[in-house]
Amino acid sequence: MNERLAALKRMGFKLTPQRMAIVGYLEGNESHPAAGDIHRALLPEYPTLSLATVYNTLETLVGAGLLLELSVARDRSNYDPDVSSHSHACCTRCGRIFDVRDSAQTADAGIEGFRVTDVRTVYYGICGNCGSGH
Amino acid sequence: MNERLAALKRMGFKLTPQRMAIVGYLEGNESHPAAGDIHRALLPEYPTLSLATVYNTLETLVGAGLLLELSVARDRSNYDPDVSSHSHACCTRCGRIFDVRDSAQTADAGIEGFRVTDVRTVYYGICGNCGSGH
DNA sequence: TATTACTTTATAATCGTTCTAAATACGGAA
DNA sequence: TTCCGTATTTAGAACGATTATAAAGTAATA
Ligand SMILES: [Mn+2]
Ligand SMILES: [Mn+2]
Ligand SMILES: [Zn+2]
Ligand SMILES: [Zn+2]
Repeated sequence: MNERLAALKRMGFKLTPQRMAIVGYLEGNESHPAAGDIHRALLPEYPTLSLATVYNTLETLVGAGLLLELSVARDRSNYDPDVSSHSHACCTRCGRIFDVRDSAQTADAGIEGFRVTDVRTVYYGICGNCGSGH
Repeated sequence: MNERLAALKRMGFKLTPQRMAIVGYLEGNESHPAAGDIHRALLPEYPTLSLATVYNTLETLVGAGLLLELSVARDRSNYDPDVSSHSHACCTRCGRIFDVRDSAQTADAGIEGFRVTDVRTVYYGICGNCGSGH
């Protein structure tokens, strides 16, 4: 069984078809989809899948530490099944989000009276597809 | 005259009372306010100030390079009149955003086929106010 | 198979942001 | 100083993402 599903089951969550579909869609997905992307992708096979269920499942997964929520785009959250430490590059023209495996700065930057739990770095710029003709 | 206002004038923008008020409010402001914060703060003195005008002015200032738009919070943009290179720490409990003067990583991380124009790092965690009793 | 708490669903509500079109007023020209 | 053209402001509607609601459905246990 899928690792993430097993973890959900272990935590007492029910394994519904909707959750299995969403987790299956996320498995190995490197596109950093938004909630709407996931819903749109699964709708053909699950015509009654509610957008609320997508949001609920994503919230459950994030809460369980099985999924990362990214604040890279100004207007929506993107989700990342790769919970290992890495950064992202976001193309300001097409909006695509790419993985960047840099020397993860786990250093807490020594901020006075602030307990760092997470460091997020985003590189904004123009991706190969968008910058070719310029 | 205010440096930012002078720059706006130089670029051919009209110096309206609304723009002067908004620029004045931002001057030296280290709280990283959102559009709604700015509108709320100025409304008592400018009762007819439209939220649309706040958004329009912020867009103008960002476009002119006189203001930074931050994607730190999940659900809103925050604005920073300090356009010098620095990072931010965001308290996940109270939402406050603090400046972090770290060794600015202008390194473009050498991402294959990606032209980096901006690097943004955010430290998420618990601030002094929120973490005292724990 | 019966039970029940958890889950899903459709829908409405909320919230930040953007759009629209009419009214206003800045700032250069006369 | 007044006039004018156009940039700007305004109120309100529209929009898109997300969250809340309450009724209906179902996974998991005994
Ligand atoms: Mn990633
Ligand atoms: Mn700052
Ligand atoms: Zn691109
Ligand atoms: Zn705090």
